[in-house]
Amino acid sequence: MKVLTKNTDYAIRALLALAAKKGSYLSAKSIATEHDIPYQFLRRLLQEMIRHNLIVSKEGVQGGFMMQKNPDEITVTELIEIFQGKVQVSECMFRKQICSNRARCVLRHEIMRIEHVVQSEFEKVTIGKLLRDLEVVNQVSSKATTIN
Amino acid sequence: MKVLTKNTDYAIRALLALAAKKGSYLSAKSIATEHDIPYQFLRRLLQEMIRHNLIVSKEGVQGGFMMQKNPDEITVTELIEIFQGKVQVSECMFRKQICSNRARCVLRHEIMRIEHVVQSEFEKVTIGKLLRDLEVVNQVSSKATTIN
DNA sequence: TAAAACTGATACTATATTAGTATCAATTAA
DNA sequence: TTAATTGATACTAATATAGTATCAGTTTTA
Repeated sequence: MKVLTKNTDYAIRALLALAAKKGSYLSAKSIATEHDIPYQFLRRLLQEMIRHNLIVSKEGVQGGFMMQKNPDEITVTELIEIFQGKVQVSECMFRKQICSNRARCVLRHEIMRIEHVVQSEFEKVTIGKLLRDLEVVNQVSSKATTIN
Repeated sequence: MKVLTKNTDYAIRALLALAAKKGSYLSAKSIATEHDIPYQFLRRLLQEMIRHNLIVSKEGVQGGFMMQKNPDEITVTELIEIFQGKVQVSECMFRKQICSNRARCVLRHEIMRIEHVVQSEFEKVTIGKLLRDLEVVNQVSSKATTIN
């Protein structure tokens, strides 16, 4: 069971790249080569993110993509929903058995409870947070390199 | 994004049926018809559950399947792992970027933290618990029927 | 002892999702 | 005017999920 597909994975990486260069345009090509993401695949993901107002683009030479939405307000939940559809544990498992005559079903509630836990956990992780974590790691590793 | 696939969904239903009739054999056919599960599909799932020592079988006339493991010790996590593979958020996303020179990677840790939360939530849900919930619902709905 | 009701094992097909590629038109900076 | 870029969209490939079919072996029971 894989929770994040390549779409989401690549999208997160691309957003981290854009968030790091906030305010300037980065071309799809440069992101693709730097982060090992298949170029045409990435372009589609970027288009999708424009539609969701996460980023903006500029056509032509020196064009590219730029961060639009505040990275701290872009959650992994949102990205999962864009690229993998809304998190759902299962279409009401047990429907026939229990829910047929009763509107509500405790089992379904049990499952939905988990669904919400999962969602809220992913909501805590934003592009902004990931970016800061990333910067910390880079500092640590560059220090370590100096010592070696 | 669907967290439970049909495999797991059907397996849970079949286990609930078997747990409810603890100590006696139920045929694949009867489970399939009663719970609307494709017969041959179900048989494969049952075989798999035998391999994992959740249930046992008896061949021939009056044969079938019987609960083996304590329903309170069968977690949804276990079933997901059997039928959908181990829960993993992503194969180390960002590997190339960060983990290449450092053994550890905070981002990976962030992701793994969520992975563990998800797992532990599903671990709270056992076949035994679901069965008890189910019985409560049945009581409530039969009372309601009487009143009507 | 033979038939019927079962499971064991396994191969097969169909469908959906995920992953990746290709192409051409339009835009823009130099 | 050309080269570097995005916009849009159609296409293929690979993998995972879902479901079907078949035949051999076992056991109860008439």
